[in-house]
Amino acid sequence: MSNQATQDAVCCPPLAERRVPAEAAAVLAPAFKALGDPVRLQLLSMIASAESGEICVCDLTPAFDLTGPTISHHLRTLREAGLVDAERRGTWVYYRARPAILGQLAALLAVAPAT
Amino acid sequence: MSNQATQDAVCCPPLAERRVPAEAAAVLAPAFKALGDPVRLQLLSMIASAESGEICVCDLTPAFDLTGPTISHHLRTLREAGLVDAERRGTWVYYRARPAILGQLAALLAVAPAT
DNA sequence: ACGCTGATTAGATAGGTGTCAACCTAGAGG
DNA sequence: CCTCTAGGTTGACACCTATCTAATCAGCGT
Repeated sequence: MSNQATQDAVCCPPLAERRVPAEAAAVLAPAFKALGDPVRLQLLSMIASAESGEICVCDLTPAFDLTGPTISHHLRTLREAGLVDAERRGTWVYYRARPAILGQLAALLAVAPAT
Repeated sequence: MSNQATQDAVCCPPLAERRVPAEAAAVLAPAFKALGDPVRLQLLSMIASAESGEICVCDLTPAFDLTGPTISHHLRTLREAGLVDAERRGTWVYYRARPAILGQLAALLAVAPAT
């Protein structure tokens, strides 16, 4: 819930370069946790790869054999992990990715530093 | 348990470039899930950043306020996710990271494709 | 104001997860 | 063979989570 704020502060020392301190781990783990579900991984991918940079929930829901509320729940998890943003426009709600955080996570996992 | 095998097959189309198919998501999500715990994130970091490329469990356990079995359980999770390898040498057990998988996950999250 | 459609929230439930204490296994060394 | 130490396994417990149905909220058109 308050992750979204805190996360931006932590930054990108590759995990294999020096030990991730407990505080950073506590902040970063929830983001990975949010990615740790196949449905959410696909949702995030659909959102992040949307041509216009955003995608309507109404385009996400029918892509799964799950009920609306369940998709909504997963989207909320992604939101609370700070991975996506939602905006209501009229009847529909649009989601867009937060590339900064994705980049941070990628940097954390990077095996060969960008030297 | 059989992840370790399957994972090597899947590869690295950045999540934001094209939609991650359900099958790939099902294979990759468990790896992220394994990273979704602060203790495991730190464990992996300690293992991956070990100078000699490997580290003894006896050096990992005292770094946390957790019992041996709990650390053992987390290490097993990391092992089953294919993120680390364990080898017993005499009395001690050494863990080392599997950089290939880390790289794969990093590539998946990469926001700007390596074009 | 009413009803329709899209999306979220609430409540319920089955199954998963983190942790510990207790126990077991594998080597090393007498 | 016995014992000591390092790790792992088991079983139990509290908590969290993925999913559903039912109810609720938010706009749009009549």
